[in-house]
Amino acid sequence: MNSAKKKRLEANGWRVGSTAEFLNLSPEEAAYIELKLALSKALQDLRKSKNLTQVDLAKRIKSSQSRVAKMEAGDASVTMDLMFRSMFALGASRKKVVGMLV
Amino acid sequence: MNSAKKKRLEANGWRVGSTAEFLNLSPEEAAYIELKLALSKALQDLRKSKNLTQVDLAKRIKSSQSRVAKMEAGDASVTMDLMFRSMFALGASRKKVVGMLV
DNA sequence: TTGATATATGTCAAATATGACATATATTTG
DNA sequence: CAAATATATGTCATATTTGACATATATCAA
Repeated sequence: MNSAKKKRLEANGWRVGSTAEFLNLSPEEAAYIELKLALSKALQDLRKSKNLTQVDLAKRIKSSQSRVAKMEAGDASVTMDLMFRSMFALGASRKKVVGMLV
Repeated sequence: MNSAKKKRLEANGWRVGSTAEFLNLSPEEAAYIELKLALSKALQDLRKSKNLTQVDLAKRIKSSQSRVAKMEAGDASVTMDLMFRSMFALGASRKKVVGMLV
């Protein structure tokens, strides 16, 4: 894992043991975090492809702009459930959503 | 949606409006719930393919047998995060996991 | 630049998920 | 069959996630 990715994860509030242990992410922890980051990227791409603002999306899912921003930033405080719901709210099919995670 | 699926969802504690509205699931609600159910099934298949008990899996993820049972039952009280983490803890790759959801 | 619009970041009370536990019910094994 | 093992179901105190809000920082057009 390069230092840019490390910084990105730390900045997003991920706490996977101490910073000292950071480079020793177990494979399963790493796979989970990376899938979540892929999901956040997919959500942002999808929203932009629909030419919607974060406020627009927030309204559709009855949430707030700040939470949408956190989803797209891959913040540790948001669940994948909310991200998947958001993508479906943007009209994506399951095939489309899953396809964006491969 | 057939009556068997309706019963299955209700039994799992899903509350998507009243029972009366049940057949009027919005497409995005339906897509989310069905993806989650697919995930619960995938997790169970994966665990069984490794010949592990729910207790075995619970230990690996530092959870409890009852929570594993709920995950596999597609209970509304468990997050997809925990399910994905579980699958990775079972040694599945991202490609494998995502592939089971197509 | 300035103003308008979009996104990011931090905080909090309320809502929801969590592991743990007890215990019920299947399922398997002898 | 009975005992052993596995899974299901319900509850609870604690932990985490939530929408909402304030406010900071971009981004862009006039």
